[in-house]
Amino acid sequence: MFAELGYERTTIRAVASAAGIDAGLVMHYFGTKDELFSRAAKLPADELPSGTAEQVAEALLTSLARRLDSEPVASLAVLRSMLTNADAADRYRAAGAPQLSQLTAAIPTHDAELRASLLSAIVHGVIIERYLLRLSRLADASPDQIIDLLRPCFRTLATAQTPPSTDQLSTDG
Amino acid sequence: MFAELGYERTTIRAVASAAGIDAGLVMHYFGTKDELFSRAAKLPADELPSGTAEQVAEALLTSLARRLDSEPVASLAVLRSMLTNADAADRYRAAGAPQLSQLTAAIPTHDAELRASLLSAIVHGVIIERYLLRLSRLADASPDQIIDLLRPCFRTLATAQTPPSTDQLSTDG
DNA sequence: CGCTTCTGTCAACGACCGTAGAATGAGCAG
DNA sequence: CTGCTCATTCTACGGTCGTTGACAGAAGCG
Repeated sequence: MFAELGYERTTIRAVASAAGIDAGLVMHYFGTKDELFSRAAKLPADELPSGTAEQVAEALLTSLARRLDSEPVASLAVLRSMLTNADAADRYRAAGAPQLSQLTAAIPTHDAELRASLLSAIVHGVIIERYLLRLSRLADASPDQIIDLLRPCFRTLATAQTPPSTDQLSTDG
Repeated sequence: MFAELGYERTTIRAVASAAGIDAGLVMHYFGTKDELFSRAAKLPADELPSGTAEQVAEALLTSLARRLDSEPVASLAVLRSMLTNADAADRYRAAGAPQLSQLTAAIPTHDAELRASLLSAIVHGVIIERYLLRLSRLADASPDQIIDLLRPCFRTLATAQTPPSTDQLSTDG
């Protein structure tokens, strides 16, 4: 229910009723709505193998593919709630931190941290639109199709390569 | 307040008190909390010029740069609320639709719609992390720095080019 | 059997919510 | 002055929320 409705709109009474029990019983076992959320909502800390930037980018893609195939409901609960619940936001930051530093370590540029943050933003943007907003194109596409399209992005972001030169665009400053 | 707290946690009473007036007065002028939100929250429908895929990608980057410089609070209200409020979600979809179809039209591949959706997901992922979650690296970076890093991504997604060949990664299945 | 512990229900409290409507008062036309 | 309109406040209703604590039965144990 946290994944479906977010923190505020999920009520203890509704949780209890969905479980066929009394609201008091939920309180008895979890003590607090925050604690209930805390136990229901977990973001997986996917470990990235250390290696070259290309390898880490590919690993991130693989991790994304798995999540695009079936993101755990507990993660969706955090994602759904992170914009309106401080605890969920902290959880999101905390779960992203290790992956972020692993990414940063693998990227060989001075702006590695920013590049890593962008990669993380892309991953979560895609997941949010697929699962939470259910934008049709992203919700229907196969994980493989998505990560194949994202692969060049991830490569260039992780390795600091520039894509093949195209016709020069003249843009004013 | 909608941008800061989201729909549910923003109360009419708090809005009124912040304005130094009575809650009844807010009701008198807006009728309903939904109507108040409806009038406060607008997503700008940035028009993209029609043109080649490269040009449209560059225009999307320019639009992103402007939003990274100062995203209007009314947009943040929608973004903050879209995961927990159906109206905000609709608003998000509606505002994205024209840009999405403009992007789709400019991309010369059969999977144009998916590519356009990914571009949109990236844009919103970055904005969310910068403004709503305030991830430090993304919040501190200059818009130019961010769009310079994203440019190759946008190019390859919009033009279907593959980035320069790198050492072959052996990945199974 | 009695006693404790666990599982579970029930009713209620206090807080806060969106909302409604009556009351107040100022400004202005005649 | 009277009367009307509008801005604004006040009070309150009905509802929902998280949470509490009293209570009832079932289960295990001496």
